[in-house]
This record gives sequence, C-alpha cells and structure tokens, in this order.
Amino acid sequence: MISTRGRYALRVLIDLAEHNDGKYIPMKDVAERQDLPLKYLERILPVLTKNKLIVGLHGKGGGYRLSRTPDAYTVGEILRLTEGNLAPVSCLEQDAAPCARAAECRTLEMWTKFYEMTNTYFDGITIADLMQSEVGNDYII
Amino acid sequence: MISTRGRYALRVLIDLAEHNDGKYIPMKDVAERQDLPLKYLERILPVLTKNKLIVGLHGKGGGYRLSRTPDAYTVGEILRLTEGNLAPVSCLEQDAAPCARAAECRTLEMWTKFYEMTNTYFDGITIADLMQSEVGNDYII
DNA sequence: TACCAACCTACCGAACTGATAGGTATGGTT
DNA sequence: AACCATACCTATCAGTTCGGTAGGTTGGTA
Repeated sequence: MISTRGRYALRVLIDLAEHNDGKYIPMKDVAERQDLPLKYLERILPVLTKNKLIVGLHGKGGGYRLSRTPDAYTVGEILRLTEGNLAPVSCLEQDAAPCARAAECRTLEMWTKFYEMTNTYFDGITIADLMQSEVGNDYII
Repeated sequence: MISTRGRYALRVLIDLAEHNDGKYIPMKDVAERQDLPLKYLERILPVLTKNKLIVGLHGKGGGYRLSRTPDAYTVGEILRLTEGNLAPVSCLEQDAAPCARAAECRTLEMWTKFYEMTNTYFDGITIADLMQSEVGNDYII
C-alpha cells in the first residue's frame, strides 16, 4: 500500500509543475493549496532535494522548483524514492536476506512478475501525464 | 506490501493441495513442512474456514482439507480475504470515506487502473497453477 | 474416557504511520 | 548590518499494524 509519503510527494511535484512560473514556490503555498500539513511535507521533501528532483532556495523569495521538465519525472522514480521500494513482498526488496526456500518457492515467480508489472506501469506515467492539461503546460520552465 | 498473513495462507493452501489424499491434514504437519509457527497459522486460518475455502475437523484424525479443487481457488480471492483488500491507496478501499478532492484529484485514475490491474493479475492465477506439477495432481480430491 | 486437533482470546514487543514541535542555517530585502 | 522568510534538521508522540506467543476451550475420534 502506497503511504502518504509517496502520495503527498506526487501531489507536491504536480503542484509545482502546474504553478511553475520560473520563480521559486514556497512550500507554504503548496501546503495551503493542497491542504497538506507543511511540517510533514518538510520531512518528506529532503529525499527529493538530495536526489535533485527539486531545487530548494532559502530565504525571502525562496522556495522550491522542479529541476526538470514535468515529462522527465516518472511516477515510478518518485514512489521508489519516497516509499523505499515497490516490492510486493519483503523477499524481493533490494537488500533482502536471501530466502532459504527460494528454490522450492511456489510463488516467487508470481511475485517477481507482479513486481515487474508494477515498475513498468508506474515508470510509464510521468508528472506531465498527471498535470491538468489546460494549466501549466503554457509556461516555460 | 503483502504481509505474512497472505503469504502464509497461500503456502498453507498450496501445501494442502499438494498433500491431499482425501484425509484431513493436521495443521501441525503443514507448519512443520513449511517451517511456519503453528500458533500463528491458527490465527490466520479462521478467515479461510469461515469463508468455506477449507474445512476443519476437530479431534483425532482431524485437520483441514480443501473444499474445492485447486483450480477453483484464485490467488486474488485468498489475498483479498487475508489482507483485507488489494487497494494500492486507502481512498480505494471498499468502505473508505469519500475523498473531498476526488473531483480534482490528478492521480485517482492512475491508482484505479493499477488496482484493476492488480486484481486482474491475481485473479488469473489459481492454486493449481502454483502447485508443483509432478506432485499432488495425481491425487483425487 | 483419553486424546488430539481445531478454535478462541488475550497479550506483547517492535516497527511503522502520520503527524507536531522547536529549533538552526541560509539567503535576499531593506 | 539588521531583519525576516524560507529551507532544513532533529526529537518526540499517539495510534496502529505486524508477527508472534501463551493458555485455555470445544468438539470429535479411537
């Protein structure tokens, strides 16, 4: 199940994309528009800035802006960063302890295929796909 | 993420299917074969008996057996019973509070399609599909 | 009657979730 | 230089879930 971390991060990025006018956008504005707790967003965003998905600027006139065009963000990338991973079962997580029963496991193939399906699905959707078409696309980033 | 509840239930049902010889199989035997804690399994099974996926018999010579042929159990049904639901986000759960932002939600369609994909995938796989073909299919249910 | 296995209920520690609180760092504006 | 808005950092917390244990009760067979 996707938690609020991933869902809120998506909403923030979509909001930043839709309200992009070249300037930095204070997270306070995004939080108000999206009706999300500012302080909680501040705890979610660091992973996005550290991975250069957004750029933060301190002080007056500061805020955040996207570092790429909206079509260059896949939902898969965002969810993997904020949720950790999209594995349906713990034994498929990147650094999971190797399962002793893997050789005889009747379900491993099923989980693996579902995992691939999930990644393929979310990697095929970008922030641009999620933006309201009438808004935001008119602006130059 | 699918928890042990769903994964263990699947393993129990596959084990019952593979070791079916017409008699009731004590859960103690399944727990030993699968290396799962018996007491924990006893807490997971009631939802399967209440929904008539398996039949339990008390006392000596008792245990559990499947109530259908293995090809009549879909993984989707089993996971929905044991995990509650397969919704990727809380707003898609059956009795979720209606979301005030649904009309303007940029991501609802994405989640809904993923939800449908998930259900379709797991509903397309049966216990029979997961059984080791050399074993179990020789027995008559 | 003895036994065995399903079944039921309470409890428990650890982790995760969804926050809140209170600060510090950093830059532009005045 | 002072001010102030904003990002950024760390600790804390109540509630829930997870994975499991413990101990008993019910019901059926041998």
